[in-house]
Amino acid sequence: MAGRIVETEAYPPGDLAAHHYGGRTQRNASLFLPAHHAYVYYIYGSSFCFNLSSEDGGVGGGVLVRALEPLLGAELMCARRGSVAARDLCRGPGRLCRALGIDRRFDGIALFGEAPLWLASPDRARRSVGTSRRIGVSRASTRLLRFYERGNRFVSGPRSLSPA
DNA sequence: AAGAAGATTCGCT
DNA sequence: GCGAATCTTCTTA
Repeated sequence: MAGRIVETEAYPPGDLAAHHYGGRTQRNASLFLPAHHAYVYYIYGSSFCFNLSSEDGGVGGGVLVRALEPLLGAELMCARRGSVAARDLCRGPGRLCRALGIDRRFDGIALFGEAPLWLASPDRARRSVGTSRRIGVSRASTRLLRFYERGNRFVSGPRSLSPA
């Protein structure tokens, strides 16, 4: 399976809303790995969320992947997700993990090495990227740290600038 | 050992 | 749009 990342949220060093704020614990240890390792956590008794570590080793920081545009293996994603619209397969952080079969077993793996999960070379196409507040976050809620491709139908939440 | 909060999703109105 | 479901992890006693 493959998908293009079309929506993310940043949780940089020192961010009050981040899981790494307050220091390293058993759960968030992967956020302190060097950039491009996986941090996967379970939330609300129902969903996994997939993040990339983003800083140097020992420094807490990460990026939540909130939505993918499915590129390959949509049939397998459907098999995992059940009967949902194609548009909803990977629209949302928990949904994309369900579609790809990502769970805590993936926590801590390097995303630049061999399978089972990795990042491909960057897509250098010119695209319009919008920003907004992060979704579902109560602390540091005014920071504009959500990034999404404008107009892309696979984005969860707002897909363009809100009026006023 | 117990309690509270949480980077969500789904179904119903 | 609103609220319940559901359980892991961390904090406090």
